[in-house]
Amino acid sequence: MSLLEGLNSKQKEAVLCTEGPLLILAGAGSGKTRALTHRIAYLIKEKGVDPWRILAITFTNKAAREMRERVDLLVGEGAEDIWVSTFHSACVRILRNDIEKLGYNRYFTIYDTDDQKALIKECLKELNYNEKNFPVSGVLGEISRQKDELINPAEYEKRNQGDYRGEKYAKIYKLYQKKLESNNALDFDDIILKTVELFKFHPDVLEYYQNKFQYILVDEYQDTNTAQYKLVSLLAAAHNNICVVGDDDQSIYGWRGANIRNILDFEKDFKNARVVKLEQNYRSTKVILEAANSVIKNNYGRKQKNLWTENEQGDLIELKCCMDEHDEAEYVVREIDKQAKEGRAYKDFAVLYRTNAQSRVLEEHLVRYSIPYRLFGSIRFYERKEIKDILAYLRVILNPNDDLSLKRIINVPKRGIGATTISKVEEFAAANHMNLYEVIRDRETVSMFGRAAAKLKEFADLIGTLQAEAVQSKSICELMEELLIRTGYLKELEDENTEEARDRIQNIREFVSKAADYDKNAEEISLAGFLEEVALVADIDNYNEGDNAVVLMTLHSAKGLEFPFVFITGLEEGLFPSYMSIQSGREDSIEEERRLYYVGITRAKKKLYLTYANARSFRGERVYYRVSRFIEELPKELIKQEEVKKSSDSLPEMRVKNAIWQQHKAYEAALKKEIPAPQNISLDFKEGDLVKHFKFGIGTVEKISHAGADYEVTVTFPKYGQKKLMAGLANLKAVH
DNA sequence: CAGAGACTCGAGGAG
DNA sequence: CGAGTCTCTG
Repeated sequence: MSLLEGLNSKQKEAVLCTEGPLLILAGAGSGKTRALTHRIAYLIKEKGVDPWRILAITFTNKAAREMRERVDLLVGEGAEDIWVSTFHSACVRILRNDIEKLGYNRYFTIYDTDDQKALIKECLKELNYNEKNFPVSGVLGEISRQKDELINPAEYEKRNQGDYRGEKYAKIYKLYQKKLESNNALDFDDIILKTVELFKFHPDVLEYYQNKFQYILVDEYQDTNTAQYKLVSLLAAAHNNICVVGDDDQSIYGWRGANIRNILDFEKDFKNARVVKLEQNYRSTKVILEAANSVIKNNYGRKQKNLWTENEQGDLIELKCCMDEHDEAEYVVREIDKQAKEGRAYKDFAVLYRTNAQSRVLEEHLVRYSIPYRLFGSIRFYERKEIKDILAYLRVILNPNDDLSLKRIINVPKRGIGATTISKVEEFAAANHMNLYEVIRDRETVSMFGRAAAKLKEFADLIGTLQAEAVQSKSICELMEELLIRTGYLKELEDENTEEARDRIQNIREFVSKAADYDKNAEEISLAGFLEEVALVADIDNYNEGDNAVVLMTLHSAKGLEFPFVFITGLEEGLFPSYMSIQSGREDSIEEERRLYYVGITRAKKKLYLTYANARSFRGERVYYRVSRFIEELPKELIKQEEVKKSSDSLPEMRVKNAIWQQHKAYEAALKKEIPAPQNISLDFKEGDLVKHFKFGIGTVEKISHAGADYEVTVTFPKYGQKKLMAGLANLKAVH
């Protein structure tokens, strides 16, 4: 029984218990991947299960790749037939086969967040709703939440009847969905939602997959949302062999619909479920683990779990108070530099933060010290303008119904098709229930656009040519080279000859080489396959443990990873926990922040560093913060504070007090409204009085209002009319 | 129609 | 501070 060798008794239990529902509660660093891979190997090798009858769902493509590799090592050949993928890739694979049953065609486009926002803007414009009252990101969030909960536009409308705002939201949601359909496009949420719909309305399809997948495994179960839960339960209903792995203490995606109840209620949802707890930690030192345990016990409603380890005690946690973000970055980088000089590898260090915006200063300092680093998560490669442009061409080639992408490139590079022309074409298309490409492709309809007709026709021909090219070319790489030439995209950039343009060309080159990689590795080369891969790849999927570089990423991205040395930076009230979670006033949203903290702490194997700054730049100005409550939740005896320097020593107490962003805003507003102007400006006149100005002469004071540290005085002068003057500058004298 | 410059407003986390 | 939008001019 070599497969059970080296596993602890709980892990063995998780491997052997193959039939029926099983919940593996796996604490951080408890060897769950090991248990999972051995379980799969056991199914194949010992139980004779066909690999293609196993579905394993992971959180990232990277995890999927690793799982497949490790199973391959255990069973020899055969792992390639297991479906190991993320929820999204699995669903896209299913939809490619049967989405026609739902009225889409199989060449559908997958829209990213930017595309979604653009589409919502169109909806708002069409419905004549103000972006002020309906902020795009808010609308997007609302729609996304509905989709995560499997609520379609009709249902949403029903639920919001009589609610003024709700009814408007319903209208937007409805139109948004209609547009997606007419563009033959799915957003991320649709990928899951449409698969569930497919299963619901076409039981034959469901039955096929139910029969196929005899064993189902879901990793990171605490982060599944309602739609994903539904999907899994539908698939598992036939064989009931469902094994989920998760840790309720690491549930950090509530904001994108993850439903922590899924894991808490597993035993209720699946009758006769067994539960195995993996509580021995193999990753961290006792100090780190104790810190993690003390932090997380401040949360309520958890599944009881107690992580322990046989590892060494380890170093104390290093806590450092910094002046500002530069000081903080300097400390972090200097510490890394010091250790690197002692022979420690760069890749042993991870610097984690709450928000992506924090990465820039860290980068600056790493560059200054010539320390190699890998930054994850800021702007995704595929979100760059030039890449999205090329992508838009590829999307239109494959799916000419994609009006959104077509509009993006119809005049890129410039070919004299302006906004007016485009809206005319759009109008015509809408009136005749046509897609834009249909309108411009048809000789008869296109000729109605006067002078612009020739240019539109030329563009339609270009797309036509590229489509033919796509059919002929053997590789995506080849198609892309052709596209770059024929569209003139490359030439335009070359002619520009600026630093920025060269940068863009560089990015495009990288994109082409990614296509070449795809050509080389794909089982079957297809444009659809390439676009799908691009749409579903996560930044973190490109993380390569081999690169000797310091890792910079958000706490969210760090989930599932481990590093010998971990820095958690920006431990300030309002930053971590975020001010959004504080001001929401809901305890569960602070608890989610705490879980995120827990995730961060448990990434560390050997040593943990915590830092916070008294001040930080925000929107170009200095904002003052108070130390995070999360620091106080750590037992004092685990901490070693560097240079015990009272945080408030160097700063007036009053400034430190106004810590969180929200308060800062209120403070700003108060400055403007109530706080009297500084003593050095005092006015000896009031509204209605006469004043004298050195140039405008004598006038009547209409209004006096506060403007920051000064007064704004509105005065009407007989000769010059009404003027708004700053009292501090205008030197107004009262006339008695 | 295109480009430059002024202007406003707003920041969380991710596939 | 910086992205995105608006407005003006050639």
